[in-house]
Amino acid sequence: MPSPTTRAYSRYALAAMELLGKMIRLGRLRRKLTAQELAERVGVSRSTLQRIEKGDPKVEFGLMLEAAAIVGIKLFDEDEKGVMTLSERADDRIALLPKHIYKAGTQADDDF
Amino acid sequence: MPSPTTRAYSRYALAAMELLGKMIRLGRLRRKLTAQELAERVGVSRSTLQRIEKGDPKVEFGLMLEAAAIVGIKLFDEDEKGVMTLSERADDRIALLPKHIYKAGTQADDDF
DNA sequence: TAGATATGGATCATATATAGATCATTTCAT
DNA sequence: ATGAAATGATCTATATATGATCCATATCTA
Repeated sequence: MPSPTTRAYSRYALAAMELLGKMIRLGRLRRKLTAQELAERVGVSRSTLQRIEKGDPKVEFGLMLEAAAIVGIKLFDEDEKGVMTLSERADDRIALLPKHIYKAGTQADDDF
Repeated sequence: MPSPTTRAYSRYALAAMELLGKMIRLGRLRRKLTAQELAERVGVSRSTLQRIEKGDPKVEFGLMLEAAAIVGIKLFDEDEKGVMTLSERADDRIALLPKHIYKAGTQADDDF
């Protein structure tokens, strides 16, 4: 659809986004950083940082994580090495599964 | 700068983004969902889902979380209620800190 | 082994996020 | 108290993500 995309986000996703925004703001205040200062470190404008701290679903994924990282928030509760280890493990698990999903004869796509 | 924004992401942020992408793909395969199918559920095109599973920093934050939620990945290891509780706690903590950060006389912005 | 299906990658038009600016309000230091 | 500084909110132009499409390759089923 080339029409004005109105997105629907689940409540869970919205809550999680809002939480991460708040955590970023909290981290900024604890580090005594001005909105302007953090924005500069992240490499965005102050207005974008405002959206980040609000948990706006439409901000770049990378900007959220970058801002979070700068104020010391670690997704997955892991440091860089830990994240890379998890990444490798994910690769291993993916390798064990079929590369393609076939729905030829199947009509229902169960969640089980 | 109105010039073509070349962004710089920290290695940690990049690793975390890639990991989340892989987790989403893993979740999709486990649930035996076609890329097309998951894309439809998320409400995006297949090409965008490809970016999501690659952990492309430039995809919408909301799309990453929505896709993750659909395949059963819970950020913060919390359900919706847990996330909202954490959100309230974040509010409380923010309320305890000064609302503005002042850098009047200060020249250095320490991280301690 | 075939044939069908899923996936990877690339391109282009278009809807949209972002930067930048402005103004009002709040909050802190002195 | 008063002023200076930070923040909240809103608007516009522009850079850019997304949807759609196409083609090539990989991979599963029968």
